[in-house]
Amino acid sequence: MTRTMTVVKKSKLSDQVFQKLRFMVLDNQLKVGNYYLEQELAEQLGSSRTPLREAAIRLEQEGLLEIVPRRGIYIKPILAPQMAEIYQVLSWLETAAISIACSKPVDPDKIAELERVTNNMIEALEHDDLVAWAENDNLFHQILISLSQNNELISLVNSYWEKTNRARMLTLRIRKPPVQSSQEHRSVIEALKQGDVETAIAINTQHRARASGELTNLLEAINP
Amino acid sequence: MTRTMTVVKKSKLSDQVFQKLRFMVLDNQLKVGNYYLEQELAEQLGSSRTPLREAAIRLEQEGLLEIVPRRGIYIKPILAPQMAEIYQVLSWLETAAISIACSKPVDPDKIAELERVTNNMIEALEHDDLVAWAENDNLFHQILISLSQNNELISLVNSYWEKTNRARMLTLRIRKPPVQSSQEHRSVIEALKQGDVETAIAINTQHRARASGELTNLLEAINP
DNA sequence: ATGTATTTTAATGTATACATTACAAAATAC
DNA sequence: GTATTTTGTAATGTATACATTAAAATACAT
Repeated sequence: MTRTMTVVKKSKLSDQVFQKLRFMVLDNQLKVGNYYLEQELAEQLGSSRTPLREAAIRLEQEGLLEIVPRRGIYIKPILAPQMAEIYQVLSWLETAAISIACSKPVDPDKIAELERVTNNMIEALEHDDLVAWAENDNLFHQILISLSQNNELISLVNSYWEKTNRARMLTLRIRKPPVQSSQEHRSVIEALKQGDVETAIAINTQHRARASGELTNLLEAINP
Repeated sequence: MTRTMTVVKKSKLSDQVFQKLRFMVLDNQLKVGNYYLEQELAEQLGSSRTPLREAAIRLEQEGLLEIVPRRGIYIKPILAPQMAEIYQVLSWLETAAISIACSKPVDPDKIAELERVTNNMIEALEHDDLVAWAENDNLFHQILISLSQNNELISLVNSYWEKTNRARMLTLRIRKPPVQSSQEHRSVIEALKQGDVETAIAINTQHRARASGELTNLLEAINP
């Protein structure tokens, strides 16, 4: 007989440390441009240096920080020019996904989902719920990419989206919610329905370019 | 006075282990689908488990292997469908790079470089020097991408190129050298010169699609 | 003989101890 | 007082010891 019991989470400590440390960087608890000692971070996160080190190595590969030989763990700044490049790459990847999506008949269920989250965005804006707005914006682009049915592309886009997320979190309070976004999403959906690749791509590219411009301006204002 | 002395490389052991281990995977010394114990690998590479572990974590993120809790380090196979996806992404990224490159006047020096390495490829083929051929093929695409002047894109393409490299190394002996490649490169150069974006993209896409097709067929033949 | 419970074992995950070394401060020479 | 050498120290990099645990092996009962 199988005993039913509470399944206690037993993820590796190094994984927990990884997620916590990651959040601390994204949440700007660890200040950009600063150095932090392994020992201190380890204690702060309730682990020894080993799991902390393993987490830091992963985050270094993600580009969030740098392990500098005798100075500590360096929190890398998000420079405006780099963020612009990242947005450009993101925009191209989405363009590719849209092209693929339009080359075959688009799944009506997916279209419905896109419409649903767009409505959610509008509603969220009306209630001044920025977090809900951001979540649905995120969802919209995830669904859009999933249309490509290329898993490699999907995870790649996700990783780039995360990179921009950091900048968005930094500037969430500063920037005014882009009311245009929902309308742009509507247009993309419309173009998808009619298989109008060119238009869908054009709108999305424009959408990204505007978002990129706004963010990089804010970043330049924040950084020296 | 500064004494001049032989500068001995003092890279971290974990870095050396990383590179060695990486090469062992790419070179198929560690067989795909097999599990290897940390202890054994560490001894084999002349280090303790700690540096080996750090190296393995990095390679896990690169997607070459997987650290499986109580079984060992698993060398991930390259599955044909995944490789097809990777090639598709690579192709799109190059398409993006070419678009950008063509949107501004192309640096004549770069064009000259492209022509040089293409000639090198032809010459290498005449001497049956597959390694030199592969090196120059690599160079061609590197230069092509560098035209985009987007560093994020450049490093991204490089990482994808490396992923395909693994499959190429596996199949280098089997496949016949694609004599068409040089001609395709020539056509891309010609299109670039005339700022003919559409043609340049079309040829490159076709080029990649063919390479992808050949490789995935071979991979399917090798794997179960 | 088969299925269940218990013990053993072997491998990872984590903590810690030790070695190494870049940087800085102090000391000495001029 | 400045420059150079020496020494000290603090932090990482590496090795190792220990804890944990999933799976295999064994024992046992039915």
